[in-house]
Amino acid sequence: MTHPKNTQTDALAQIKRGAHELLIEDELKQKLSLGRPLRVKAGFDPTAPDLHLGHTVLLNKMRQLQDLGHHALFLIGDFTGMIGDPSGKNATRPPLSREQVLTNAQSYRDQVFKVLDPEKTEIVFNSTWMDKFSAVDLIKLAATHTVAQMLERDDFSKRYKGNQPIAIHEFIYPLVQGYDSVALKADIELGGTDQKFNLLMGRELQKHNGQPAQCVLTMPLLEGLDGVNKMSKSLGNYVGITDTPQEMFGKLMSISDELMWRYLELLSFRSLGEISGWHEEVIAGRNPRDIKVQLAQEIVARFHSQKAAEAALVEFEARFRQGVLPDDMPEVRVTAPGGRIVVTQLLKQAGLVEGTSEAMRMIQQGAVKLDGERVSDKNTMVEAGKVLVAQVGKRKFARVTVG
RNA sequence: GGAGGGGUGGCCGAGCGGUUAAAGGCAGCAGACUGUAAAUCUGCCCUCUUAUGAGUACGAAGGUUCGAACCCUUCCCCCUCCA
Repeated sequence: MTHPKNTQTDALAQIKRGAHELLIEDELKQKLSLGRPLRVKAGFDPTAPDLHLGHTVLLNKMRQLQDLGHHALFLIGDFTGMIGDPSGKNATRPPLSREQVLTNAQSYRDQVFKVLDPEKTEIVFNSTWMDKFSAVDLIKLAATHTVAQMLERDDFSKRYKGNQPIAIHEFIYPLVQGYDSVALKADIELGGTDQKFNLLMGRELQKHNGQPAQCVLTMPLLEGLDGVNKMSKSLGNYVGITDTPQEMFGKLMSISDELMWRYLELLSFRSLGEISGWHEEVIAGRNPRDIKVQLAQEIVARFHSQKAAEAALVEFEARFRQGVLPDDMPEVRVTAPGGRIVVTQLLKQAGLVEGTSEAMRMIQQGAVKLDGERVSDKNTMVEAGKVLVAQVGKRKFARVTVG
């Protein structure tokens, strides 16, 4: 982690590094000169406490602010979670129970403190103040903005122009998120670039309530493993921070060369100078894979340990360069009712394929191996009592006991 | 409230009475080639305890037909314009 420098200019430069946009720079300078820890707000969804590297872009920045002496407000949007950030896809969601919210919050703690400093982090829930909101309060809040203003939001305007439905309650989301800044007296709010509208809403509402407006710092959205869509769990293109060292390493090694630079920029703590040096080396002929190894190791070390990172590399090389089987494959037991079992069912029971149909397809395509032997006949039987290594494709393995 | 348009497989999008499990594209998966990269080529791509078989499927429910995603009725949902 970076160490705080005392001069304000340095602080500002650090804050801006990697950021997409800072609004308004002069205001931030002023806030920094107040000489007190600033209240740094960032909001998170109450569901899906499975953080991935995409989220850490923001968390890294938060941590950096903490290292500069500021106070982090980790906001869990359990009230706004009922609405779901407008995207057209998620309609109103059922409220989570108090217990679920607390469970999820704990899960956040477990994950987030791998990056954030617990001493300088306050976890807050927006239901704390929103549950006390009356219908009148809500109408007053809604009265602060016009439909035309709402339609300025990129997402809304796109849907409006594209004849896609926009539900009225979706307008409430940005309003409440903005109000959260009022409730928290936030000095600065962090968010993804897609959050700009909501973040600015916070400024508006703070001014409306006689508070100094928060500064807004947007961070770029990290592309997922596909290099195209933003990293998200639902798209399956993510690296979870609770992934095993092997998974993490493997996923990072599979990204495209182009994407690797992006990841280095947003996820690595290495200096920009070092990264651009690598870039030149690659142009001069160095194999980009070597750089990717550096990246993968740094990330694994951050969320696991240096040792785990080294082990992941060793295994990776063994597995893919020398074709050695992984030594951490899941052990599964499969039942053979008639004393023997067909491969298709074996694979299905072992969880290596989704269903019988997929098993058949995989066999047909030559993707299935039992103890290293390619299986070409889908009617191949395996006797009970056997223990063997089943493999589907290059990445799925299991040590199967037929019982 | 009135008029019109529309709801097809993960997404986009053809089909408008019978070789339609449903063209084509995208995404995805597998194989080859590699650096588990990209690009490229090939194949797969609803499900099923074992498949030249069965069952589901074109917003929902009924109906007309030997036969419907395609025709009719009702309902649900979305969009546009008018009020």
